[in-house]
Amino acid sequence: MGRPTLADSKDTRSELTKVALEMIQTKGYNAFSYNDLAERLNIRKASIHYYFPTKEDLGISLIQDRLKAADVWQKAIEDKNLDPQGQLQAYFDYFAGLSQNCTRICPVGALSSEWGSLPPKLQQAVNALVKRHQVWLSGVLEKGRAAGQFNKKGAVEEQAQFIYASVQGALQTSRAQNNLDYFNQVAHQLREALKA
Amino acid sequence: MGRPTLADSKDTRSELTKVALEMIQTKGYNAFSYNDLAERLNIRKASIHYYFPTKEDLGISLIQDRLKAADVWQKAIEDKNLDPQGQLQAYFDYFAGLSQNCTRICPVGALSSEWGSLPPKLQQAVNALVKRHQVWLSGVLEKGRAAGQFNKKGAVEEQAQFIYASVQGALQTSRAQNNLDYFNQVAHQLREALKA
DNA sequence: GCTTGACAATCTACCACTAGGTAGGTAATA
DNA sequence: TATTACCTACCTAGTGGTAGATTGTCAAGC
Repeated sequence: MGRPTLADSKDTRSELTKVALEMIQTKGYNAFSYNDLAERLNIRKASIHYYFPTKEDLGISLIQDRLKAADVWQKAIEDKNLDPQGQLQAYFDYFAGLSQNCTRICPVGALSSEWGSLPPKLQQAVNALVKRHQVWLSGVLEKGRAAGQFNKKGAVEEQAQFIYASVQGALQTSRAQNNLDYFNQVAHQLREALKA
Repeated sequence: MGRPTLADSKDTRSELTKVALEMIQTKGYNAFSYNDLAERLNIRKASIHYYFPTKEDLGISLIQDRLKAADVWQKAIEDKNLDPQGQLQAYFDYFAGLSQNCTRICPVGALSSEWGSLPPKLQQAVNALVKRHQVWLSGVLEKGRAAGQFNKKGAVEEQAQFIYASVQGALQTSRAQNNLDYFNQVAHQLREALKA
């Protein structure tokens, strides 16, 4: 049926990315198929291959989108002129929102857990996104020290790793424990750990 | 070919559990098949159904084994008469060893990440195992306070969650970053956080 | 203004392969 | 002789992926 009839959905490609992302967050990379996506968008699965020739392409494109989204988010945070503590809190809030009542986890955490089954290029993309997060966190910690908000000694890079790992684990475990408070409690512990 | 010929392998069932566990740790629950297991053990896949009628049964049995293993481990630690700090370190060491040079993660973390694709009974089993870990950690923290080793204030249960989440996240991220030190650095941060 | 043709986005129909799972047979052991 | 631990052979339902037709849209040429 030719061109998009223009009324259906604004953008099949971005709808696909959106639904695929959701499925990775809820079920994992290996637990959804092109058929699942097709049914959700009410299209035939061959159409998905038009946008993403292989599932690997889809996965990589999806992660690259997250990279761009991280850029946008970081710039938006910059514009809010929050102090470092506020920026860290914004980071926690972002992940708390992403959790959607313990139904979803971070897509990067999901993919990391299935590491051995991921194609190398997808692994690379995930690796890069993790690094980006940690670099940003390191920057926030650095500024927070200068401002006297984080007094914990030691390499900021290692503290950034600490934050990142804890956030990922907290999202996953809060879902497995079906405990809405779990994530916030871990975030609280992290704040405390960085102060003193 | 009838009975085990008694010379092949000691115990097909436990070999199956062992290999399945390894595959969950390296690739995830949805990324291995009965065929994969069959090839590794050099048997036909129908034979696997003799021991584990469904993949769900296999998963559950596997997690219950981990529960028993946790029991054994905890009792062994008890017998070593370590102080609470030493016990916590033993906990970290256990997971550091399990990582196998950044090739494996905790099977519980792997399953937690694929949560939405797991059958409910398997979810239950995972949930119970997570709880067991956290209860044990809470106990160690309690004793550590009495001994003046952990001076951080707050509910021990929340600190136990903190430790558990961080350990899980650290294992996953260390693999995704291919960084052998990652886990130990996070463990170090945790120790520090609990002291003061 | 109408025709034409290129292109974008979708479709139907298929492929080879793998998934988990079942039925029923067979051989060694206790 | 019953049971245990395997086997061969098969089933159905999917998997990711491909080939090639189809059709709405738009821009250029007449």
